[in-house]
Amino acid sequence: MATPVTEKNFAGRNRKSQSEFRKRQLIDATMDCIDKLGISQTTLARIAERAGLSQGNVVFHFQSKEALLDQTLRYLSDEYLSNWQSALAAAGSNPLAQLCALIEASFAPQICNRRKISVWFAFWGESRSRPRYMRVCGAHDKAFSDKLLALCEAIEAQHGARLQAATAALSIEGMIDGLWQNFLIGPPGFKRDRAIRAVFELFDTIYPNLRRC
Amino acid sequence: MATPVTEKNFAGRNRKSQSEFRKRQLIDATMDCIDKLGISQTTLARIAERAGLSQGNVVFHFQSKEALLDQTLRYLSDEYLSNWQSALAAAGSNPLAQLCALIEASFAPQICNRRKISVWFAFWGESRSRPRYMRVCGAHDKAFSDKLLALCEAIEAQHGARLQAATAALSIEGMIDGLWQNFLIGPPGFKRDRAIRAVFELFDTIYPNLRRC
DNA sequence: GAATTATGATTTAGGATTCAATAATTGTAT
DNA sequence: ATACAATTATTGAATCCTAAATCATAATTC
Repeated sequence: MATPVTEKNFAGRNRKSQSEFRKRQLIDATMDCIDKLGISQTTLARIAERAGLSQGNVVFHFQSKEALLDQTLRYLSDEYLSNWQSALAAAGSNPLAQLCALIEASFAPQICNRRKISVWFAFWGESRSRPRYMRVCGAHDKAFSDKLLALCEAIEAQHGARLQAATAALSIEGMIDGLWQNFLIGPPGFKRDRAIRAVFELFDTIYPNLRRC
Repeated sequence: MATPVTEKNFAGRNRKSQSEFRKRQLIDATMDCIDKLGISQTTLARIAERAGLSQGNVVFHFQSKEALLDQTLRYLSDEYLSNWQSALAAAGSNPLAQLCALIEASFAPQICNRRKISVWFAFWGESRSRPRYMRVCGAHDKAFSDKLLALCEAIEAQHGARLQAATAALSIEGMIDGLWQNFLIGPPGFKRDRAIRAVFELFDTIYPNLRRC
């Protein structure tokens, strides 16, 4: 915190990256606030304070609070998307390996932690009243669901399954989402490893004898 | 709305039930607001307007906005609790029937609809910042989880299972929670029947050949 | 020296809470 | 029953507070 502007500790050196750095910093502070204070008590003053900047500067970079919140959600959403998509790309072309990669990626520490999940829930809670939020959330979710369904269909076609693809996809995705919720409102001791293991046990039940990677 | 006090259209006749009626009415208006406007734009003025009462009257019945929100969450939570507990009581003593009842109850229209789910998410989004919310949410959730686990253990002991009880309970509960989320941010066409069917298909996969009720 | 980045005080709006005044209901004494 | 007091509901305006947005000003980078 309290990062003076004059110091040369920015990402790059030129102004464009300096501005990017500030925006990132403010988005981070916004997530901190939403997590710690809830969206109803997240104010520009508190965001500014947490970022160690002035209130006016926040408006300078984002024009309005509304825009800052939009960008924060977009940041979260992009991070989520690129997380599973890069995991998918790294997994090769085997549907089985891809599905495993997708499951594991869903619980990556970078995206699956109390702080980020708390922010997701805050936005979801507001989504009915703000179509823009809904659109952003809906888009990322649909891409993920579609991919998951395609993989379940491919695996079923190749190896068979105890559950038809549509239901398998629904149950796997549902379980992932439900476990995410556990991190936020479940018992404090709940760990990522436990979650991943549980989903893979479901996986093994749906697709028996397909050794997972 | 705009229900004049003088009319005799209250639940009972005496003041106690009149007061109860008003509180319920205001809690309802609060849920409407949270659903339609989000918790960050839910104000006493708007709640009062929606209920057809004056702003001062809201404070008279609930002392403060904070207390009103508390009571709203408690109302939701109680409704949720009594919903699954009465379904359980109606299902008899057979663990299998009880588990089926629990699953179906989770998607009862009274508690599983976009409006109520939206309000749940709003509170969950604020839960990190308000220990009181967390306690209320946590309590209801724990009772449900515990019961679910106990049932899975009983069924496993009696009939066997493809998934160990702890994981089975986690996956069933996870799937229920995840499907709830679908109603809020998933595709608009998602229906309760589809959700129930999906969970029962998972059920059949975990507990094969146990014809469901 | 011009454009950009930053500040903090000021303005403006809106929202929670308080309050005085009034109406309705209930309780009590006659 | 009837009048009268006490309690409970209800209102709308006043108050106090907080928060977003604006702006004049300054610092910095190029």
